[in-house]
Amino acid sequence: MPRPGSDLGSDDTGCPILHVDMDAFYASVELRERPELRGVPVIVGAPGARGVVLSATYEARRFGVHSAMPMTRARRLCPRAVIIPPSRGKYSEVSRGVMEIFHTFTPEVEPIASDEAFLDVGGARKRLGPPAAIAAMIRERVVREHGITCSVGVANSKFVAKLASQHCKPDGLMVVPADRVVDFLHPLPVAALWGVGERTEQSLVRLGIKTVGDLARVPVETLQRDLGQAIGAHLAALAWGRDERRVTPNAPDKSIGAEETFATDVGDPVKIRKELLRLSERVAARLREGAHAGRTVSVKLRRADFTTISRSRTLREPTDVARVIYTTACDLYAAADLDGIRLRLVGVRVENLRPAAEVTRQLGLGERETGWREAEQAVDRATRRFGRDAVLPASLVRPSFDEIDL
DNA sequence: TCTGGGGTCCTGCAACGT
DNA sequence: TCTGACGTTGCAGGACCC
Repeated sequence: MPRPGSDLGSDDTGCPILHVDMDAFYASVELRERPELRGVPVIVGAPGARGVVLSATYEARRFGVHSAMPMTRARRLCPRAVIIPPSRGKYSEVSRGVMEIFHTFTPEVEPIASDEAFLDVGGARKRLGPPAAIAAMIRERVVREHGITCSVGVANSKFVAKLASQHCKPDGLMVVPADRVVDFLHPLPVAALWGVGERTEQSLVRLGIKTVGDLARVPVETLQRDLGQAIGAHLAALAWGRDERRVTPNAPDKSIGAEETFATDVGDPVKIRKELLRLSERVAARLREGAHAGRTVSVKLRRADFTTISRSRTLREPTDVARVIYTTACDLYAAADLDGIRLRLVGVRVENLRPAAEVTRQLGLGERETGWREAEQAVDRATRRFGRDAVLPASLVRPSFDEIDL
């Protein structure tokens, strides 16, 4: 059956950008090991009361299930769906393998999630052929080597390539010729645009804007007045297919964080600080693993009613030390004056990242040196050798002293 | 209906230095 | 010395993405 938009033709001249997107990634990975579930609605998501859908097969989507939907709702919509708890390690492994395939075609690969990436194949044309042919080869190799399908959009910009891959899902390939971009874009609903979520869509609908074509006809000043300078200008450009963003491999990390939703809301400050410690340890380990240090520590605190506050503090020196992150996080929690308020989520994030090597050089000039950094690096070595829980702060070892009934 | 966890980016405001 | 304009930085909140 021809897909909508398939009458655009297949001229890929001037279309060096590919957007490759795995189809129902987590669910597809699970189905490789459980082929008996093919054709059955399958949902990947944490089975607990507070989980959301991470991925759903197209059979489940037919019942209205989609990712990010609360699991309770998904189960109600599709009671006979098979629920599979996520195993992230497995997905990372497949993701690495798929990204390696992309790199055999071009070094210009920009991963944007574990299951999708932009590729600029402009430089590979002589060696491998036109972009659409490269896209077909990539699709064939992903299926052959990993047993999952993907969809590929081919266009002259990132944003149109991305829309094209969404348009031809699942297991499709779509070229949007450079001279047909506007024909492709204008009939689409405005929510299809990258950057238009629920709120912005509501604002646009209030202005009588339903399609990308409607948006294109609105003066940019009007959009900027109603949506803000940056977003207004950005959407006005996208509506005419103008997107100058290049494919940028190796974009540096800007922040690293960790957060956790409690199984039930927690009001006890001792338990909350213990969680802050666990999260600080996790964040610091990831900072050191990536050779990063960061200057700004922020905490996120979500109350039982889902209202969220964040507090941050910028330190004099960048850090990758859990002890420093933890004490700052505790100060911020104390300053937020939430003692006894029940929280459903706490998070710790470190921003303003820079290479750790710069920081250690600065410390080497004789500034303060606490010894925590060396201690935590020793823990990193033990963890690499003996596993994740080999060494833990005493307060995180269960049962902790204050929980033992003496 | 009842909302995870990892991020990026934008906006508005206040404080501060020049 | 005081004051206003302006740019920068820090902070908080929120929208959005996968």
